[in-house]
Amino acid sequence: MAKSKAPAAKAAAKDNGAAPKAAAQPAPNGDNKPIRNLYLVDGSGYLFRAYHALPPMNRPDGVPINAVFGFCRMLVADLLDKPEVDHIAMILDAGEVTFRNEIYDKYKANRPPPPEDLIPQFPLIREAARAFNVTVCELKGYEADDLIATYARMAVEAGATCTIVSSDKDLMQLVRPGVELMDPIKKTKLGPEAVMEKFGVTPDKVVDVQALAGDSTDNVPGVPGIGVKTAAQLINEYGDLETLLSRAGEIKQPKRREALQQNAELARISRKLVTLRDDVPTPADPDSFDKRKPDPNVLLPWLEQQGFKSLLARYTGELGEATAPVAPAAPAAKPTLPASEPKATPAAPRPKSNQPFTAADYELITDEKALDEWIAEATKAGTVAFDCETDALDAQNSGLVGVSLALLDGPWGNVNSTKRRAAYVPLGHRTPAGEAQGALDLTGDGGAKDAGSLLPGQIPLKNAIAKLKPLLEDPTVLKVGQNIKYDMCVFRQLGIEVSPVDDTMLLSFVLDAGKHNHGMDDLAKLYLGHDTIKFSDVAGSGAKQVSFDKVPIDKARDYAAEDADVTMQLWAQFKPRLAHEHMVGVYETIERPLIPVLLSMEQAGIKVDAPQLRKLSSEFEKRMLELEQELHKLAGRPFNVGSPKQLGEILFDEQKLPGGRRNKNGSWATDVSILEDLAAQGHALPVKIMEHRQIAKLKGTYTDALVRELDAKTGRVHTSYQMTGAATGRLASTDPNLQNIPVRTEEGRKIRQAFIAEAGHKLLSADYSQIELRLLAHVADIASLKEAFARGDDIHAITASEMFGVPVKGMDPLVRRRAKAINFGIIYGISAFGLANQLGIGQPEARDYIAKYFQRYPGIRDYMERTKDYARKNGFVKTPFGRKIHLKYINEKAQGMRAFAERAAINAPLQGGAADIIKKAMIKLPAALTSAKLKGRMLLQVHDELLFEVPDKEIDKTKEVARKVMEGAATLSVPLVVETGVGDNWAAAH
DNA sequence: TTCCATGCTTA
DNA sequence: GTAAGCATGGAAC
Repeated sequence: MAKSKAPAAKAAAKDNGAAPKAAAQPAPNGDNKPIRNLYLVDGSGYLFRAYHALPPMNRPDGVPINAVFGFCRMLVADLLDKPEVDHIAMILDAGEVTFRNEIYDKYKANRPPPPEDLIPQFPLIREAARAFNVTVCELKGYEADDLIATYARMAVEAGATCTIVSSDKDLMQLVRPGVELMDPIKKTKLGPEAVMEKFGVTPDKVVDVQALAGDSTDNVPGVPGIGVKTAAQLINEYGDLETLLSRAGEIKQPKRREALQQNAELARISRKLVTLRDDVPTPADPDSFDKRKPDPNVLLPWLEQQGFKSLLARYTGELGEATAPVAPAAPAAKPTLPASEPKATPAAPRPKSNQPFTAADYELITDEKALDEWIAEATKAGTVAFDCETDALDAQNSGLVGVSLALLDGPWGNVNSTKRRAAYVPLGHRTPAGEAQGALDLTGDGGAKDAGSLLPGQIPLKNAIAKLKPLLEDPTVLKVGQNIKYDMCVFRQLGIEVSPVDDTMLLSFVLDAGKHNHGMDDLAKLYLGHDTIKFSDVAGSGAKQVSFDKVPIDKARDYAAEDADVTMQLWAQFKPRLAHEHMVGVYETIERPLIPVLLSMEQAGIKVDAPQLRKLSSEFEKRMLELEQELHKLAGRPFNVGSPKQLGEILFDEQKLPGGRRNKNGSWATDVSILEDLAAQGHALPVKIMEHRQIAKLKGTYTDALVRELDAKTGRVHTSYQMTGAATGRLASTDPNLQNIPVRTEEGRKIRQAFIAEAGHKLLSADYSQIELRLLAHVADIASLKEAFARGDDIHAITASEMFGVPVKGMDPLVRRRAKAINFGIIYGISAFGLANQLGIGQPEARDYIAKYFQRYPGIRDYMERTKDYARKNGFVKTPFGRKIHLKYINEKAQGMRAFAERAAINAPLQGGAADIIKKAMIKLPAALTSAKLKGRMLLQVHDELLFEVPDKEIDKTKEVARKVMEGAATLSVPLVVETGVGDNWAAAH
């Protein structure tokens, strides 16, 4: 089996972070700077947007001006002031009638007229562009969108990026690597993921969806009865519109099938209407769109006429007074380009690089000479993407089957001018089990991992490793991987320490946490518009699945080389964004250095007392059988005790117990809160069910699973940490999850007792005390809480005392408990509903408590409001250490979704900040222990706790080092406090 | 065989 | 009320 193409992100410039290539079309006069980033402003689209977003405003002479003002403000702040904007133009519609009216005369026929006070602003936006010396383009017979499409294509072909300043959904079809939309009001960049959200398909399929769904505002007919959702589903299923129409007969739903069959032609016409032309004659070369300084003689009088005082003051300071009186609307240095008689620029043929992923181009390296040449190229290039294929999912325990490599933009020049190369080095491919030996597989294990014999045409593993080692360890060559922790693990076992590295999965995570997942398949789809070959396509699925060493070499080449190829291309998109989006610090000081630390922890594993777990398991089993008998008796008939559905039917349909509540799909809910209510009424059955569930959980999820996960080689359990699993920056632990080992109940703690220290060692647990509340006190800057933490007081008691005006001394435990629940509630983005649930009180009472809390701590309410505002405006929140967490639904229309996003926004800086702190500590700890000459090692992380395995004699010293490093991991306006415990097992240490 | 809902464990 | 992973049953395929 190969590694999973692990988790999820967005895109821009190509090549390895260096400047993009110069424009393809030489400028007419040859003295313009090359285009790097072309910004195209959709003028009328913007005007509409600004008109509705801004309150009415008037010029001194009474002319309405709000949309123009919005335009100017945006133009200056988001485009003219931004150094990355080097070329810019505003595109306008030239007239009402376009070629689309020839296709369909009713096109845009029922557009309502624009609002009255917007009409006079249309000419003013032209004036504004001229005043700021921004080129205006328009073309008779075509829409602005067609010009935008054409210029976007030209920009990409010239190796530049193009940002379309518009949020018009019709332009979403243009999104691709190098082309993105920017919402001029929200200031958010809209990439492929936004398109996916809006249309449910990748940008290249938007027109197919629009053709089916139609558009009432533009009077695009579409197919009746089909909306965007259905259209997306159909297109995703059939691939494209034509295929769908030709196979419409296969559709099961009769209504849908008939609609498609009867309206096929309408759909085709619709597609023509919505497809933007990217080959229209261009009125000007994009090179002439270079950003220029405004002419003070034009700009200043115009600003004065509009009454834009702050802009006037600013530009007077910058450009000096106007030197000559000029009529306000005089043409600027570069006049608007004529709309008539455009010079014809036929569309250039698409370069080969726009047709990526032709597997035929991937090379297969079968001899050592070819491998030497590749390694030399990679060394010269300085950046290489690589990927391991192995015979098992578990990196700890798998054999290397092959390595793929990819390069970008190297000096070779022999591969179809694509400037991309990828190759696969097969090393351990074998014949299917037994075939060569003529033996039968009688082991009954499906042939997993049985030997087979090595196929010919492969470099001996040892030789390949010897050749790859210098490259992978070369400090001057950057190795790029997707989820590179996996590959580093594989190579570490072969004696190679891969360094230095970049990880596209982590890059995606620091850039776009919260927007989407960061697995390779998702990223390839999102950023490259490409469906990667699935593992199941080459290795089969289900019982027939084979491990990767049994995959034929040619199939393996296509699959594996693609992984490296995609990784390289993703890296080229992500890496330049890092600095641009201010994420270098988080990536380079928190995430990337954590990789080797986690790898060591995973490799260390933790010892478990397997006999003890087995004993527990059989005890649990015995008790479960007893309970089942009793339950069947109580129910009056046998039933599956583990089935919530059957249980619900017995409780509420047959026994007609009161207090039944239904789940959203109509079945009876049977969770603990329901069962507890019933138990409180004196019913026996629910009590037994609760006990059964607890034991079943412990047995199924813990005792049995942990024994199963025992590594035969080490006798220990090795978890896998997922660095991109939680958007807040927390780690996630899988296979097995060691971050949710029971601790609350006595029975549960028996599981924890089975986690033990090696002979001659103890387990040391060190956990941060109240770290999220401390962060809250810090970020919200609450003096009394900060003082309480500085004094080392009981924070929940202090909260209770300040809220209810009772002394801490002799406090009723119930009062403290309420304050504690509120403190936690605050961290989770409190609601009366949630607090009421937690405390078992009514919502009005809970509301009361919250009001009281905010009355005492108005600063916390301010912080919460500030955070929500910030999230609404930016689409993300930040931890105190700069980590961004995006909130997809923060501006969602639906109240429930939005409220959820708001609570997440409040929680994320605290939870994420705590994650940052413990990560910083973890990065420092290995070196701190080594330099103190201590042999203890870090085994596990559980969000605010670190667990170490320490030689008996080093306990005290290790405790102090751990405490010091953890408490010093960050300097806040409150102290960080770490509590420690030591024991032979985890329950005793915790 | 694959996917979803339910329920339960942790910080 | 935040953030996760996993087992199970049962429907969908």
